[in-house]
Formats: sequence, C-alpha cells, structure tokens
Amino acid sequence: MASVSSQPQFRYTQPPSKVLHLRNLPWECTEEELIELGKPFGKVVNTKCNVGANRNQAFIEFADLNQAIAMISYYASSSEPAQVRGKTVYLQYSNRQEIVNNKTAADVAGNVLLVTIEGPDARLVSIDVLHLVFSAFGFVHKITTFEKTAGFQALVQFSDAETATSAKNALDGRSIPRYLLTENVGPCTLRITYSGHTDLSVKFQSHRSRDYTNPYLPVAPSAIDGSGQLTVGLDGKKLEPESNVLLASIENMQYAVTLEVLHMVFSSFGPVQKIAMFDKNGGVQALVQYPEIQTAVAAKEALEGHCIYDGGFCKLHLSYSRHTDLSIKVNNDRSRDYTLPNVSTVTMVNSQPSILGQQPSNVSMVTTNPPQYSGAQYAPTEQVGMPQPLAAWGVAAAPPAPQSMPMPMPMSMSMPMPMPMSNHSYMPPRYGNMPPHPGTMHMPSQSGLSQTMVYRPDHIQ
DNA sequence: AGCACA
Repeated sequence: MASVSSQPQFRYTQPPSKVLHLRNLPWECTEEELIELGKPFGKVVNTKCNVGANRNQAFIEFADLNQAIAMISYYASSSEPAQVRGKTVYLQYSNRQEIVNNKTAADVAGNVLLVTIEGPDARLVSIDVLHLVFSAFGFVHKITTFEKTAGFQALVQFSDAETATSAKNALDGRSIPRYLLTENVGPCTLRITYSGHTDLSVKFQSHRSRDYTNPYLPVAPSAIDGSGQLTVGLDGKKLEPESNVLLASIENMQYAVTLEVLHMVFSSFGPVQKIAMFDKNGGVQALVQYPEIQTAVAAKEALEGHCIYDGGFCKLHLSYSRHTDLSIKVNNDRSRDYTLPNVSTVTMVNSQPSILGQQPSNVSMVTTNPPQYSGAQYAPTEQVGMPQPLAAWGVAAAPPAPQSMPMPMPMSMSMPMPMPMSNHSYMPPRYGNMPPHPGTMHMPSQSGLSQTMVYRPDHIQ
C-alpha cells in the first residue's frame, strides 16, 4: 500500500541528464533529423524517435552531460525555438540517464530476411518460387520455411545486409506475380522484416529448406521412398512418373500456337511422334509424344516455364502425361501422327519456312544427333535482354539491376535449364520488336539466362 | 505539449 510514489509524475524542472526528451516533433521524424538538431551541442550517441502514442516524441542522448546542458541552456534563452522541419520542438531533460533502445531484430538490418507469406494459399507457395523471387536481388544462400502463428514464413539468407535490404525494400508489401504461381494459388503478399539470424542451419535439402551453397547436402529422407527413388521433388510436390508423352499447357497465349510451332519447338529434343492439341478450361493444351522417355525428360526440363514467343507470350508448362501412346484419329490442324507414312504431312512440315533459321526441322537428323545440353551452354547469351524483374510488381522506381549470380554448384533438380536453342546455329531472338504486354515480365532465372524466347516466328513483328 | 508496448 505504501508503494505509490509520492513523486509528481511531471516536474517542471528536472535534474540534468545527458538524455533529452523532445516533443511536438513532426510526423515520422528521423534519426538523422535528431542528430542534426543535437550536433551543434555535442556528440549524439543515441536517439529514439517515434515515441509515444502520437509517435511525435523522441529522445536524444549525448556523449556528455555538459553537451545536453548546453543544448537546453541554448534554447532556454534563444529567441528561436528548436525546430525540426520548421516545427517547434520542446526540449527537456529526460527522467532517464540513458536511452534503452529495445530495437528488435526486425529493426536491425541483417543478411537474413524473415518473410511472411500472406494469403489463403500462402502455404502452397513453393520454396522454388521464393528462391526465384529473391534471387532477383542477389545470390540466395539458404531458405528455410516454417509455419507459425503468424502464418507461413520463410527465412531467406543473402550474402550481406545490403542485398537483403534491397530485396526487402523492393518486395515488402508486394504480391508474388501471378504468373509465378499455379492457377490454384490465390494472391500472396510478402511481409518482410529482418531476422536476427545471420546463418541458417539447413540439414537437408527438402521441400521446407534449401542450402543453395551446398548442393551435396543430403536430400531429406522424407523425400525418398524405400526404393531410394525420389518421390517428392525438392519443391515438395510429388514427382509425376516420367513418361514419353508430355502434357503441355500454354499460358498467356497472345498468339496462335499452331501444331507446326509445337512440332518445331519439341523436335529440338528428338523426333516427335504425335501431337494432339485440345482446349482445356479456357486454355490450350497439347500432348506431345516422343518415342523415348529420356527425350521427353530433356524436353520437359529445358522447356518448362519458358515462353514460345519473346515477351512472355505463350509460356509453356509441362508435365508428364499418363499416356504412353496417343491415338491420333485424324491428321488435321489440331492433331497429327508424324509416324504415319503420310508424305504430304512430312513434306508439309519439312517445307515449312524455316522460322527457326537455317536449321531444318529434320527429324532424323535430330534423332541421330540429339542436342547435348552440357554445362557449357550456361554461357549467358541474353544479358542484353535481361528484363527488370520488378515491373511485374508494379513498382514505379526501377530496382537495382538483377544480379545474376551463378550458382556455385547448380542444383540439377531445381535449376531451370537454359534454353536449348541458345547455342544453336540460329540466334535467339532479342527483345525489341515485340508488342509490349503490360503486367507481364520475366523473373530472371538463377542461371542468369532469360527464361523466355524459345522461338520467335517471323510473322510476328 | 510532458517520458520509451509488456
């Protein structure tokens, strides 16, 4: 009962302190402005701004008590009051002797970001999408994801605080571009603060965590079945059984994708036996049959996510079909069996003006001499055309140019392959003449290669 | 216009 202090809550004179209390500050007064204000009187060693319910109070701590006294004394007798941005601020000694800055980790810039993915389908966002998004700002060392009361969160580790800061500034409050998400995933907004961590501990490559600096890290046992086969991809999705038949869906189909175009694109990997195109929930899909599973695998890995046309148009999404042999009933503009001894069909395909350049789409040649996609083909060929990643985020100010840090050790399971055509005899098309398409932009791939430009027809200019 | 989220 006797514990209530007899001290008045506010006194009109206070014992000197090297900490000064400021009030009536302008909205969102910065630390810099406080330092500017105190600097004439001594060394400001600490500040705290945005204090109080109205966030218009602050504290300045001087190195020496005499400096604080000098400032108070000066303004006590000055005809000009202390001002910040023309607003009079009121000074007095603080009733504390030092500023205690309970800066949380979230306030201290660090190399690791705490990312909260907001949205009803947030947990459907794969770690690969996060990696792609954050790689636009620099090499991402590690990512861990977890569920907390705050929702679905990720820790994203960069080399340094500067890189992390540029990512934070550009991405905080923004939504992941729709084209990076599958159709079943709703809008996902990113909330980003700094994490107190400096180095994440990643034990396994899994659908929950990755260490991009250590591709030899074992894959999580939970992702491997009894046979030692991967049943879960590193993105956490179940791996479909491989098949010689690919299901291609075409996103953002601004231009007609014909059977011939598909044949040409897919023939780069080996002979295409059959193609069947059909409409599926508003889009166009196609089944593409190779004789060999390996060919389909190569085509899928190389083409997945890439666009048939420059500019983000006609983006391919590939999966393995359950089919192994398509039954083509009729050769028309939607379906074709290239194995039939139908001279007119073969002639037509081979006499197609060689849109791809000099390379004839000679099926047998490709068959006997399949393209090899070795590491040498990682050589970036499209730096000129590297799009700014953030246009899709609706950011007015251009972000720093994406740094295409090469992976020290590419993880073959998650690395997008460079376009197979890049080093072929014809040149990949450059950005330039394509009609712009608002709202569509490409994220840079981890390898630094553009993800676009499978093929560019002459008839589109 | 009066002292720092617990």
